[in-house]
Amino acid sequence: MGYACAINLPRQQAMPELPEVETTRQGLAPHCIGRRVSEVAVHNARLRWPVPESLADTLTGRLIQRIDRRGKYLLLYCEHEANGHVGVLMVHLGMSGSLRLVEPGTDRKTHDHLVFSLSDREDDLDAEPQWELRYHDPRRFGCCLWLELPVEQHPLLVSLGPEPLSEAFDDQHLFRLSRGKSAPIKSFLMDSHVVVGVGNIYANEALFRVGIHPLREAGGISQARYKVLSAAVREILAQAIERGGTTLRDFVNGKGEPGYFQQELSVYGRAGEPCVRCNKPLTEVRLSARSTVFCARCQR
DNA sequence: ACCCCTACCTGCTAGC
DNA sequence: TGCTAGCAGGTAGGGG
Repeated sequence: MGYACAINLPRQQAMPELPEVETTRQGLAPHCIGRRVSEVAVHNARLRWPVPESLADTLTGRLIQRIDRRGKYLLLYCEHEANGHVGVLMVHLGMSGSLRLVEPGTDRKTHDHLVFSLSDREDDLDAEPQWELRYHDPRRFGCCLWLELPVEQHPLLVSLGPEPLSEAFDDQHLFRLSRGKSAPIKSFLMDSHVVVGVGNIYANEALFRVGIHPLREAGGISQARYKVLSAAVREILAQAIERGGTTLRDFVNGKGEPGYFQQELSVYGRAGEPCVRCNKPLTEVRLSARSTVFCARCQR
């Protein structure tokens, strides 16, 4: 049997990978859609980019229409009730961010930087909120911005690669984009212009699963190997979403474990420990200052 | 054009 | 016990 490797990870903030962001989207949607933002409190605007000073004015009174995800960006479509104008609240959770729904009046924790009070759409603006949506982010690597439609034209979104769970992400895409590239396959896989949402954990795991050495040149990998690799990325992410969704279903006041804690990690966080396949101690190298763990025997 | 490095930031841990 | 240095990493943007 495999290892339950979550216990080997250092005790630190859970990194929001794509499965966590998708789980957040799915958890928030049923409680937020159709509600009105009755109040916005910005306690600390100094995120990766400053929270716009006008955010509270812009957002207050709007109805949340729907919540989308693009890569690790959450997109909350918000309609102005009076004039029908639709804009988008774009949230990134960075390294340590989270969005939680809590009951109004709940003590605000350290690093709860933004508080959105949500009320029923029938209520007037002075009515008691039903929920508070709180943005929490100790390291403040995340962001919270206001976008005008169409959001695809926004500089942060315009050059993103395909979604890893979409049909556009396949062997042909990876093979074509990689030709002539000398960058290591792991760097290539983590490049958001190539595919969005593949962070360090899943890049390590996917490469181990398909037996590709993380330092191998992306441009020298065959289309056949890219077929296996794209399938592995898709499967691992889908499984993490499924498992994360199970524990995070109750998102209100929720404190679930992120998807990768529910998943057996074969290499990430296991440097020096035996390979789950061949028992050889796993190797760790730095690649662009990122921990890169692999089996020097199984991955070629 | 491509690739690599840096900056941003705080919490945790190891080592003194 | 208390301090500090080192490490963790998503992402955009700059330098080579």
